[in-house]
Parts: sequence; structure tokens; C-alpha cells
Amino acid sequence: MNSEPRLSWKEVRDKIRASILDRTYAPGDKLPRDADIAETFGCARSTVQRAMRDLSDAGLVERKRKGGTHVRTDPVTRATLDIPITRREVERRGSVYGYQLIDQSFGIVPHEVARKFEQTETTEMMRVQALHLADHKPHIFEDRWICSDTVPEILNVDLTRESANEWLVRNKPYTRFDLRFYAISADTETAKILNIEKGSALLVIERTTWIGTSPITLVKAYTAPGYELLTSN
Amino acid sequence: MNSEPRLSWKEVRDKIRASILDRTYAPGDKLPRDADIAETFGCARSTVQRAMRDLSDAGLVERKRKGGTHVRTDPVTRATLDIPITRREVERRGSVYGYQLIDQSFGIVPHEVARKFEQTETTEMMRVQALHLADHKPHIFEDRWICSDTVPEILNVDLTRESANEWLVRNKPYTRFDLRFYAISADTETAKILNIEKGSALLVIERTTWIGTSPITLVKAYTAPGYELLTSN
DNA sequence: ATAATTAATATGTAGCTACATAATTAAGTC
DNA sequence: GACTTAATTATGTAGCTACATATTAATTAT
Repeated sequence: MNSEPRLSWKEVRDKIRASILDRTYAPGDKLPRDADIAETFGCARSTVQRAMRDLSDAGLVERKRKGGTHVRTDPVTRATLDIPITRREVERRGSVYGYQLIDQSFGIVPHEVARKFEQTETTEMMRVQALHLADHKPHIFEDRWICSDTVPEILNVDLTRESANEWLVRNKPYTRFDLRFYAISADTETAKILNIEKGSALLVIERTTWIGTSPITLVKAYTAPGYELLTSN
Repeated sequence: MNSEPRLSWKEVRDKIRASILDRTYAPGDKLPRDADIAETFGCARSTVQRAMRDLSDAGLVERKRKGGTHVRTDPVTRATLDIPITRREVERRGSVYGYQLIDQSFGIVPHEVARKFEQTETTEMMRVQALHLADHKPHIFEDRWICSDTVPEILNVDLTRESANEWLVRNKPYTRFDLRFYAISADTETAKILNIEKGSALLVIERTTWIGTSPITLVKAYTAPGYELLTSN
């Protein structure tokens, strides 16, 4: 009488995953068809499909029509990263958030920036440099280009009060983005702004966003020393 | 006669997303119930559900039973990162992969390592230091601790020929992991190994893996200057 | 009034059927 | 034998029903 009413797709997923982890199905092996798995587990094919999609999303198996389901030969570590707006990130760690605009200007974008926007011609854009503080200490220095052709409304925003980070993310959703992380040594200017020694190693979070094919913004966020980026698992 | 036979869940998703992006539904707003959306679109509720799940996974909306579906007020940038084994990563960029073991030893793990493994007691583990090369130049220096209690087979692996990275990922799947990224200045030893100047800024990819609650390995991958981590979108 | 209980409701899941689609395999055809 | 075409097959999608589950809202009891 203790028989489970039926198997949930998560239970099915876990069973399949377990049989992959214990090498019942080794990397490269072909798994039975969904219908057969469903039969052995006594559940519907749709339940197996749901489970398989999860495993496929996680990068554990690969599925192909007609080809069937195979255990991936070279597993990747697949992680999800959530990058909230900076104010939230600071508040979530229980710190007091602060913000100050450093500079706001107009200029022709450098070639490097145009290239990252995937634009051939270099146009004029707004450049905004600002500092985010956590507990009154420098936390992230952001150096940002905003395409005023795509986002003309930005001209009417008082960036001394509200950060471009926050305004954009709230008012200008993007349809595509590019994210990259790397390390640099703080140059004199950045070191001064972040109040650290020149040459300190900084993690840079660089993000480019578009709406359709129109560039919105490119931001390089120079995080203060000690900053760690964590996956959300 | 050109009427679409029916709407696919992706079309439904795109329509809903569009109506969020164009502010028909602003951040914080409540979306109609799935059943109503299904009716207006002339499709089944299951199709709307599929679409909604995708939007929810992407972080655009939040769904709660009874509560309904709301547009997220503070959108996050949600990205997926794929971290392949280093050999693959090097080969995929068209470079020649090289590997060399630097040191292999046993020792009591430092407190910091035990803490990251979420272990209270400090045990003895294997420490492996190795260098991955791309086109015969230092690419990634990995400093790794392997729990030989969890992975006794590692004792029989010839780590001068095969990297622990590759062996582990192929032979010891994990059930849980923690990933973090940060920047450090190269110390004397690391600089020497990577053949760079001391103090250079390095991106560190740190990964801890478990199977169940048993620790498998903790690796700090010190990437050569210029290394960039990209999202897979 | 406040707390506990009950009803109502929107999403989540499981099962089923039918058909679509992609990819491989087999069968013809030159 | 190489090439084209058709059949086969496993996953993907859409639709439907029924029920589960989580929460909120309403109602009743204290």
C-alpha cells in the first residue's frame, strides 16, 4: 500500500541522472527511447520527455530527433549567473548603497566600442562614468557608453540622482546581450576612483546590450578588489 | 487560407515578451491568467504554460500559484555559462593543447579549503598543480585539491599523462558544484609558472564539486593575462 | 478584533492522443 | 556504385482532461 501514486518528472529525471552517474549509461552511450523508459518506469512518455528536457538543458545528455538520446561525451560545467542591478546587489548583502556620478559627456565612440556594438561606423554617444558604493566605500566603478540614437530619453534623465544602470534596466529592456569577465590591473585613474593602489587586480564585468540590432549600452564595471562573482546554484 | 494552423509555444512566448518589452505590461504588473491568454490567442493552456515557463526561466516574469504571473520588477541579467574541460576549450579556439604536471603531493588541507568543501574537519587530500598550454604558451595554471576518500581511484591515475581536470570530469560526475570568479595579482610562484610578470592581474575560476555531500575536488584555475570568460548566449 | 478554518483560484503536474519534424535507413533508379 | 527518393523512427509539439498544490481570500469560531 506504500506504492507511490506515480512518478513525478523530477523523480524520473533523478533516476536517469543516477544511472548516468553510476555508469549504467556511460558517456557516449545511447539511452533507450523515451517510450521504453516510460514503460519501465510505468509513467507517461510526456513525463519522461519533461525529465529529459531538464537533463538536456543541464548539458548532461544530447537529444536528436530520430537519433535518440545520448550521454554527452565531454560534459561541460553549465552554470547560471544572475547579475542584478548594482543597488540590489549591494542591499542584498546587507550594505548601505550609495551612488555618485563622476562624469557625463558626449563623444565619438572609440573603435573598440563600436566593434563591440557590432557597428561599422563610429557614431557619437553619451559616456557616463559613475561610482557605486557599499557602506560608503567604493564598490563598483562603471564606465558606460549609451547610444543616444537608440535611447534618446536618456538625455532627460538626471544621472546625478539615478544611476544609468538602474534607469536603463528598468526602462530599456534589451533583446540581446553579451557578457564577459576578465581581470585587469587598475590604472591610475581607476585606482584613484576606487581608492585603491594602482596596479591592483580588478574583476571587470563587461556587458553590451541591444534591442533588435540597435545598440543600447556598453558598460565596463570595474569591481573593487575582493569582489567575487558567484553562480546562482 | 494563410491562417497559421495554430500558434507554437515560441510564438506565444515571443508575443508575451513583446508585450512586456513595449510596456503593455510594465514591471510589477500582473499578467492575465494562462487560461485567458490561451483564449485570446486561440491556443491551449498547456501552450501558454510552456511559453510562461520559458519566460520564467529567463527571469522576465515570476509565477506563483494562485498569485498569478507578474512581470519582474527588478530584472536580472541571467546568463548561462558553459565551462568545458580545458583541452576542449583550447582546441575549440584552434590552438594546440599542451599539458604538464607540475607537482603532486599529499597534505592536510588548509582551513580555507576545508571550509569551501563545507567540511568541519580537515583531512588529508591530494594536491595537484598542473599547467595547461595553448600553442605551447602557458594558458591556465590549476591548483587543485582532490579528496582521495571520495575518489580513491585517482591514486592509480598517471597525472603526468592525463590532466586531473579531464580525468575527473570524465570519470567522476558531480551532483553539486560551486563556481566563483575573481581577480588576483599574480604572486611570485604563479607568475613564474605562467611566465608573466609578478603582480599581473589574473582571472581566477574557482570550482568546488561534490557527489552528494562528499567533496570531490576544489580547483583554482589561474588564467593567463588576457583571458576572457564569455557567456554562451 | 483576532485566530483558525474553509473555500476559491491560478499555476503545476500527469496522462493520453494525434500529428509535426528531423534524421537516419532503406529502396529504387540511373 | 553513386545519387535520389521514400519509408521509418525517435523526439518535439499541440490539445485535451483531470487532479495536485500552493496561496490568497472569505468565512466562521473564539
